[in-house]
Amino acid sequence: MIIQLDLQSDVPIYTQLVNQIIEGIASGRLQLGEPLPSVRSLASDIGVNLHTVNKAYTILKQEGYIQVHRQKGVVVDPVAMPPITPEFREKQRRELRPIVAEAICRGMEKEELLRIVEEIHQEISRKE
Amino acid sequence: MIIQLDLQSDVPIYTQLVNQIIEGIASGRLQLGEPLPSVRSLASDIGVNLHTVNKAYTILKQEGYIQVHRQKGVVVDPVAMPPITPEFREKQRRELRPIVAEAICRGMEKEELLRIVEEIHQEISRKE
Amino acid sequence: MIIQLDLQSDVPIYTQLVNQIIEGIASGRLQLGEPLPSVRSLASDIGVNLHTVNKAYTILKQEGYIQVHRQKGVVVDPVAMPPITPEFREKQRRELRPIVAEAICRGMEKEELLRIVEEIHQEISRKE
Amino acid sequence: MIIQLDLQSDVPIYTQLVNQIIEGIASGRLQLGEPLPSVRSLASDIGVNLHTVNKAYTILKQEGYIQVHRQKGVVVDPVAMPPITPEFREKQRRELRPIVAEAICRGMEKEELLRIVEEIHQEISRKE
DNA sequence: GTGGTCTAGACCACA
DNA sequence: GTGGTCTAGACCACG
Repeated sequence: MIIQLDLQSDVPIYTQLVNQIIEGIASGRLQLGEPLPSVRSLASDIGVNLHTVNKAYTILKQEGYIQVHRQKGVVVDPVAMPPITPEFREKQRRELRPIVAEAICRGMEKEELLRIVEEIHQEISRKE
Repeated sequence: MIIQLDLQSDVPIYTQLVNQIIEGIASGRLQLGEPLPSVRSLASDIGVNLHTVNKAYTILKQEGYIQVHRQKGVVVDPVAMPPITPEFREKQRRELRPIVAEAICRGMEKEELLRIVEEIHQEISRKE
Repeated sequence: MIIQLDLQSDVPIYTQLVNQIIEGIASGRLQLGEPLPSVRSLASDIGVNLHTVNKAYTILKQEGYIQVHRQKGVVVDPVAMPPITPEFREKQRRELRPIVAEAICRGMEKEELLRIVEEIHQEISRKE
Repeated sequence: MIIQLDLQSDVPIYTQLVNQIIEGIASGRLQLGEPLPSVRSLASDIGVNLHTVNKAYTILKQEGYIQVHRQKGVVVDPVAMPPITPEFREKQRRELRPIVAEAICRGMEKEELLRIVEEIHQEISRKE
């Protein structure tokens, strides 16, 4: 799996990593149970520090996306993804809210906004 | 207009301020040309540092939402909101992407996601 | 509040820190809403690295014991402690189980074990 | 005797092994003097590394739970279990302390905690 | 001055 | 060789 980082971005590297791995799972490029590269190898591959990758993995583990298996190393959770909890819905709305507000301000029609969300959804889904 | 801050949030206060003012404009509670409180008074009203309010206003000015006059004070841009530029579209997609990916991972149907976006859109729009 | 670390212990320093702060809260020496020392000052006080303290605070934050307030710094959660969730009960049993088993093996009577737990409970509670 | 391992747990496998064997003795499923499987066979049975089983057995031997004979193989100590030493009491208190503290923090009544310990005690004891 | 992030380098426990 | 822990030192965002 290819990781694309923007080192200039104000989004922390570990967050970019988390997002890309989640997108990898969403797109099906990373299957349930599939092994992920070790902290060290991924770190050297993408040219960041070991601890940065470690932090990303730690977050993914806590949120229930991956497991750290004592024998197989790091793997995508083989059973299932984290469920849609009330906390998740809240977080999702909190994140979407300013995006929607900004779109409204700039005069973007609701239909266009929905179309964009749908487009992104398909972009991610069709990447197999 | 009422500002609701979450001081425990990992979202910086100035960003929360920016978001809430943008939502205020989106909802119509803040009209084009309408005056905003001065840096000093807003800061004391909501109990945050002068710098924090200043930073929020500066960002809003740079993005074209408000104007800062030496004499008239701070007002919502009287003419128009910033347009939908290619840069805006890019930023918007960049922000939406991880949200959509996470929704897919957790098994949220595309229709439900779209419905949520639509709900948020209406929540913001119908506010007075 | 006095922190006692055992640098020779196989228990990680950040875990010892977490435990001692939790005990501080349990004993009432740390009140709800009370401020904790900054990462840096605590680190230099007890002679460990800043990151070690940071990790302890991060865990306490995630578990709901403390809050990182953008203005007041780090404080004990002013509202309440984390509740007794099913996950907590499970974890608690998982931790108690080997301790109880070992006590049985060595011939400790159930009554004595219960008395020891009760003693520890009072030791912690009466420290005000 | 059935061994249940959790390979995702943060508890080392050898520790899980030690705990389960001790619980086996505590429950009476493993009698004094009863033979245990060889390192090799146990390792292949439960699918872990030889070193892991070896480490578990070594610890159990050091603590006085089992004996390792060149010819007879591994057996539960035929004479007696290790006694209640001051060191054991200290270790036990050290382990119980953070568990009790956490229970207090979360508002668990002392009676409930004692009841849980008692329950676990009976769960282990009544197993055959 | 605070916490957050990142890097570099080291040692250890684990399997 | 893996992840886990700890240290040291640095820069930045925030208020």
